Amino acid sequence: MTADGALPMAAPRRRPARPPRPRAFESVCERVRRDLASGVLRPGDKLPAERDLAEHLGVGRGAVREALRTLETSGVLELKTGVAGGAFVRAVSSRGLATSMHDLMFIGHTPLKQLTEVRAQLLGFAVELACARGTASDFDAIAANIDLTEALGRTHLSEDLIEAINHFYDLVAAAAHNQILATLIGSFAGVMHSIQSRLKGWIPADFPATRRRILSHMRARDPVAAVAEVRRHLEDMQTYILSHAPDDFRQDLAG
Amino acid sequence: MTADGALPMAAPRRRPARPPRPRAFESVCERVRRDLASGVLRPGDKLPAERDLAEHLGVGRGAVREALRTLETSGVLELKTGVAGGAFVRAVSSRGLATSMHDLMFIGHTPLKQLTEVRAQLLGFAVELACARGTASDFDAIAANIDLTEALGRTHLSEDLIEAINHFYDLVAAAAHNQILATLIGSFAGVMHSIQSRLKGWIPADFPATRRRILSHMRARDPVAAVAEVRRHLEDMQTYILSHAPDDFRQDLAG
DNA sequence: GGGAGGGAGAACGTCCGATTTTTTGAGAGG
DNA sequence: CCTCTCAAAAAATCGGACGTTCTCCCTCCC
Repeated sequence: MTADGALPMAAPRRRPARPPRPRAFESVCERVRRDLASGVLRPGDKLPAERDLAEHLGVGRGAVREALRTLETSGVLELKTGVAGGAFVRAVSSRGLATSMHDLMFIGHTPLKQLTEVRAQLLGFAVELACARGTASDFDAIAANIDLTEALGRTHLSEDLIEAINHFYDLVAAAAHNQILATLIGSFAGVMHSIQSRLKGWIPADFPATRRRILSHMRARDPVAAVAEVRRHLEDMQTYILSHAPDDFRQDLAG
Repeated sequence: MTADGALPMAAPRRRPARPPRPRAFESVCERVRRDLASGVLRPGDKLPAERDLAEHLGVGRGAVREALRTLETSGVLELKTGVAGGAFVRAVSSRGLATSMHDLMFIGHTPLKQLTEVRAQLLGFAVELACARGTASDFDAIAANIDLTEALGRTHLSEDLIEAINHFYDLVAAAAHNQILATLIGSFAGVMHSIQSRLKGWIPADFPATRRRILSHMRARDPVAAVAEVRRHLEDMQTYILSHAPDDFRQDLAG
């Protein structure tokens, strides 16, 4: 087809093409995604039961199950068991992005430095946008999160604390009012959680203070100062992580 | 949750905990991911056959199939059919990230403006890094891509042309020598491809010229000029897309 | 002796029926 | 009115059977 001029033949299988395999479960996935994109299905809606879906689409239950399972891991659906269970359409989330990011770091053995670089850039951009677009309630939510982090950090070292620490970035991203950016930043949380869980000591005491400075810069609509503070914050965190990681883990993070 | 103090009890089941459900297929997924992260499994390796894996792990074949399927859609594995087929470990790719990004745009109905904002930021950062780290061969590859784009664009309007156009960004990202950044930028390609495929007219003739300017700025190690040019490039592209999209599609892209 | 064609085998892809688990909700009982 | 128990709905899982799609090897013909 693209082989015009020159050689009349000699390139019979340039591209064996992909069409030879429209697998059953893929057609189911595509069908669901189409209905989702076109608005036939909306967040909160419940899909028919497995067996009904299988019969309606003319495929086996196994194919339907594989399709629903992949859509679940992609964060598109939520599968509940029990009498009121079924496949429900989820609101958009960073779930699929998060697992991919996790794989990229821990299966791809990407150095922490590269992650920090990108995080600093995206979070810097987020605070820049937040300086321009953030509302009072956005900033209040961030302030409340910092207070919570400080309170949790005073008493003990819990899972909730780690959650709160990482949720800070989600709130900053929300203040930027850009869903793509928020989802990307949200996808980093799982990676950071995994890293933090493997550290020997935690947590730097000056976290709340630094974050309050960032917040005040945002409230003052001072992007330059806010961005600089965020970048320094992330650099410090990277240094802290590398110095508190077990030897084998540090080696992995260093690349 | 914010209700501390006050009631000493009354919250016996604050969190029924999540452990009650380590689903079979999830344990299989986790097992594979662990072996991958620890280096027991490496790219190119072949996993045991479905049935062997099922017997070895003490689960049914359905569970194994669902696990392998989700790992395939995440881009971790590649499933081949035939006698020499099986589940093979893939090199890290942007596959999983790309589908998530696609869902985020078309299922989440995110405005194109938000995507452009983030793309401009990330690509701007990429050219900035490329100015500092790019090698001669990196830049030569970009130059070759621009030449290819121009050649393809002169003759006809093909799928190959769209591929080449989007591959430009992958090459720029590669020149930045940051895998996280490269994978993120790569994940945008599928979205852009879907958008471009639905446009009525294509393509702006000044593409190659603009890109050559970006390249020369990078070769001159001039980040400021390169970043400015890239941002303008993406802004122009967004304007072009919005003005050449069918009405219903434009409405979707505009949010 | 060498290359082309065909068949066997291995592995995934698909489907089906049965059984187990989980969860909810309603009804019996206190 | 509250609680505990039980039944039903639906997913989760399992195991087997059958089809499909490859690769490899062996044979046959040149």
